[in-house]
Amino acid sequence: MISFKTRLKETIYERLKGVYPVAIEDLDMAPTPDPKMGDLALTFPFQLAKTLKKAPRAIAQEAAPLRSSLVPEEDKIIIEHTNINPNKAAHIGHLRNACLGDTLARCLRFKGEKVEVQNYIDDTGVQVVDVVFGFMELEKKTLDDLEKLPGKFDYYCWDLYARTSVYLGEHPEAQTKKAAIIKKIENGQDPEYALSRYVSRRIVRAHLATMRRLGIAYDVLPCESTILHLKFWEKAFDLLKERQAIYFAAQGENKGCWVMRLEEDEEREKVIVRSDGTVTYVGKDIAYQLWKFGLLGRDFYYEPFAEEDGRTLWISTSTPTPGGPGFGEASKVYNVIDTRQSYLQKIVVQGLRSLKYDTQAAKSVHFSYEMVALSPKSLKELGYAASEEEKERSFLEVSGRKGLGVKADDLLDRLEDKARAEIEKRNPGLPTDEKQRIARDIASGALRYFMLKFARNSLIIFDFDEALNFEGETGPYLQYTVVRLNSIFRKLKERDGVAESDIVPPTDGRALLPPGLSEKETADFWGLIVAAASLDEEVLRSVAGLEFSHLAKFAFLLCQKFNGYYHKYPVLAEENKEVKAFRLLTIRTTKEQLQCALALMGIPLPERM
RNA sequence: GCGCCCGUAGCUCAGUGGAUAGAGCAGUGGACUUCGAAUCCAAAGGUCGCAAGUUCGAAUCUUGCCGGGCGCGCCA
Repeated sequence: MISFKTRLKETIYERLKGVYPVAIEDLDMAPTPDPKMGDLALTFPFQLAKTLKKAPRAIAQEAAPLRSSLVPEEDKIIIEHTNINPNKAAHIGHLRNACLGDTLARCLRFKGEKVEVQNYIDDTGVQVVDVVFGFMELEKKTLDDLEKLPGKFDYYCWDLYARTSVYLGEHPEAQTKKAAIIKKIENGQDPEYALSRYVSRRIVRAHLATMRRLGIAYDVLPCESTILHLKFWEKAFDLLKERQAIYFAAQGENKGCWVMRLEEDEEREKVIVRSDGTVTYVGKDIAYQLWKFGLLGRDFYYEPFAEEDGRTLWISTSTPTPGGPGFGEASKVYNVIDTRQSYLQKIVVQGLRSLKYDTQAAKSVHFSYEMVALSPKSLKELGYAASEEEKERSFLEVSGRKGLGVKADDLLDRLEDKARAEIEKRNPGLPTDEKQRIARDIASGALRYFMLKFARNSLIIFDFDEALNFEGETGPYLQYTVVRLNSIFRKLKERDGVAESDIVPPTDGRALLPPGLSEKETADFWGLIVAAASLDEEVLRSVAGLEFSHLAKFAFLLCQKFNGYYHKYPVLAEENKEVKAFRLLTIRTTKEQLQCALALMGIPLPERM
């Protein structure tokens, strides 16, 4: 019991010290004047209030030390996320990746870190080749035809990719043709090369547009094609050989390959270079990871790819371009990739260790998460014809190859449609463009919260009804809470001419808590303010565990608390001036923390809804 | 076979060795002439997969078992 009390006191202290100047000894004043309040949990607010009455002036500083615990630890952090193969539309699985990665970036920036966000583009992989094959062999289309294709190109390729996959499965002899296309793309020969480039670039632009709907942006797009042209792998290969991180298998099942022995099992080995001399996926990944840390001794060139809000998004190129920006050379790297890649990510890190880059190996973080799957109900809604075997299962994996999945833009469209209908019910008089803006914000908020509320190791079995819900533990609930708060301040300005920024703690020596405030309200106030003050702690905890469901849950619980307060205590109608001022200060403090939490989750805040 | 993950209310999920295990959804009953009801209040709903162990104390840590998922390519 003693240790429990100590822990409790420490926790309370940790939460309060950022906001209010209390010493842990103040919390230690255990005996209460009234034996009825012998419970520590009940007395601490009173103890604090007492302390604060002695030094109310200090409360004015409450906002300043809030971020004192947020200090940067790294020189520069690279986050790699999204990484969608540029051969089809983005789907809900990609959305989970991008939402997690973007939230990590926002939280690290909040902490004060220098963050660089990279979205790796595999523009020469077999997935793009499949679509090129589809255009050439199945549709007999030229580059000119592609340029004239109207509408959503990523959607078009989604269907074509699925059709091509079926075709290639049924025609094994077509593999020779496919292999020839791969070769020509590698050698930069047209029309194959031009087609692959057109497809990948146009689809990357589609992905960027989709992510932009969610407020997700990037700093740089490193391309696989550039890595090939600039011979990153060859440089890494020399390093690996020189430091004996890999060795040539003269016999055995991997005869003729360059392999790496696995740390966990000396008997097993992973092929890095095939017997035909080509490099595997893991090999290329090791080279890329080395580049991120500035250990490769080679670099990309860059050219502008797009402008977003006055910020330039750069793409890698092998053509020397003087005066371009510099990327890479991070001290820590987060790779946001789903849990199925855990084994390969482990090998990449082992590659760094084998090269004696232990520091960088320790700072290579695989931010893993479970996949998004589809419920049988969702399958039905998508009109997917499941096989007998698939019908037996309780969920199905999203599969681009099968063309099975909920496309990101489709889901966002449906969320927007529903939001617009709700707005129409509540605020029919608003201008159409404003309704559209609000609908977009609500759709984005609903989706981002949905992707964040699950723990990362939890498999999301996607269900439309659940994702389209705007009530209860959802993004719109959080948005609505803050919108109502803002509306109080808007009315305050209209009625009393008082601006929100004028709501500050008393500076004339008066107590923060007005005299005669009820015990119930005092307790509710402290409950709210202590919760609001733990934002920093929650952000740090979320980052440390890469568990942003903590942040989501924190914001939701704070909203719940606030909504309870909102219903109980009128603000603008309160006649006692001191009580009114106190309540205004309470809700302003809460609102600031809430707005911060929403911004960290990338949930936009409409003015009305 | 080996490795990783999951199993908590009807459903979807939180839960940092600590107090009577919590939310949302669905269902039940209630609250809009008030700062916005996308809200709030109330009741109801649990062998925390099973078993043993560690501990003053286990949903949480360890081991075994059961059930489900994902990995373990000279694919990417």
